[in-house]
Amino acid sequence: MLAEQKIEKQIKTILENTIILKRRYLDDEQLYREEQFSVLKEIFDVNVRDREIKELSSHFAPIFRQDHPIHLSLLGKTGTGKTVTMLYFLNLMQNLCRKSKIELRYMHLDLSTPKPCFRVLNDLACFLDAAKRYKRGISLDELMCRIEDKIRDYPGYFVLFVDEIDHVRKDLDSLLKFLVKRLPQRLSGKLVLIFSSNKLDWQDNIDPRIKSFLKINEQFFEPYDAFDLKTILSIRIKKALNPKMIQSGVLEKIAAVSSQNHGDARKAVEILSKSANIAEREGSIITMELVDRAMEEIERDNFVAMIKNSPKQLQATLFSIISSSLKSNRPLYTGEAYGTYHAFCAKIKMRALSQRAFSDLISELDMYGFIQARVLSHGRYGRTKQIIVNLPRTLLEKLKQVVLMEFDLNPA
DNA sequence: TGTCCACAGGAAATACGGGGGT
DNA sequence: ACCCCCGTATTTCCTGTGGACA
Repeated sequence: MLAEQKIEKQIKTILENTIILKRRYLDDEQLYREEQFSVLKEIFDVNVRDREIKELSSHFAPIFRQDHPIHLSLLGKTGTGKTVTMLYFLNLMQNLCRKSKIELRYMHLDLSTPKPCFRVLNDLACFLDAAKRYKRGISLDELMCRIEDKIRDYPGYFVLFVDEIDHVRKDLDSLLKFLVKRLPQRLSGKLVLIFSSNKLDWQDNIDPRIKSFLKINEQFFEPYDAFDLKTILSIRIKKALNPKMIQSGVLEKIAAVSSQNHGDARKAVEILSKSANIAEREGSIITMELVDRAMEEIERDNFVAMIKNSPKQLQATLFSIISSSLKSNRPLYTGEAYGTYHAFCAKIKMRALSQRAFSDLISELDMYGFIQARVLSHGRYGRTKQIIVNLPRTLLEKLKQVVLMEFDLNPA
């Protein structure tokens, strides 16, 4: 056989056995806006999130009567499609408005990482080209004025979509006061605010004076059920994968597990993506068993990535807790843990924090799910947090290793 | 019934760093 | 060069507390 033909044949078999055809379609962040919208269009075309879209439409209908829709609050857990649905909807709205010669602009403020009020305003100003990125050193008022100047003369509807509003770490009140009370008064156009949050009670801690001003509609996003997830996943499979390489039932399994655990579409796609990666690496097709492994691997990677990106003090805290809990095999208490932490700090020549601060670090680790900590009273033997480490031993060892590497130490 | 342990966790103070305005 | 402003991290100080024990 000629070399040319051989190569041709080899390439052909490789292509036939490839699992991932278009990797980009497994990760939203690698898609262009248009591609994202085209995926969304397919999803929404088959009646997923139908109810929500309908309600959004009726909420925004007043625009076509030159009326002013009131503000909107999107509620629902992460991965239930608040952001994508809203963006998709706003995009459609803009097209519709263009046809009807109505001026409409929208802007998406993404707070998926927590930010203080200052950052939020700064980001907004950047979007509007009203200011450059400051780290600090400029007053809040100055930022607000610049923002106002930029949009004061805009005649149409200005829709501001503040995503994950509860992530405003400090001074949510000032931000809302600006958005709700001050900004609308100084604009010639009409301002429509949209907030999204996964906390149902995000409005509870607002200053009542602002709250009374804030006329707001609520829109719930239920977690996806297995059926929805199945359609969402199958669209991704169609776009990205070679269907011959997927064992039957895999799709159903991912959908079922995801709907039970969280109803989070993003995570479901992530599981699919990870499974495909493992399968490709091992030259097998995607099987049920691979899905299980993918889920474990995702969880492990999450923990490792989380601790890698954490401050040194948190890493040291985790290390101390893991070490002493691996040794003793019984619950740990704050005092003891602080002791080992103190010793560890001495060893790596890092300044140890006060116990007060250490206690907060423990709570933080609990929030991230590394440990379980709860206050427990032992009567006259005091009240303290009980710390339980409840992760697989292999993962704990891995985490220890990671921390040591962060501190440039050999596992000795 | 009161005591008292070993902390929890809130509030305010302090330290620090870095950028803008002048 | 200087001062002021702001955000973050941490400390200091503090009051609160469930329940075993005497």
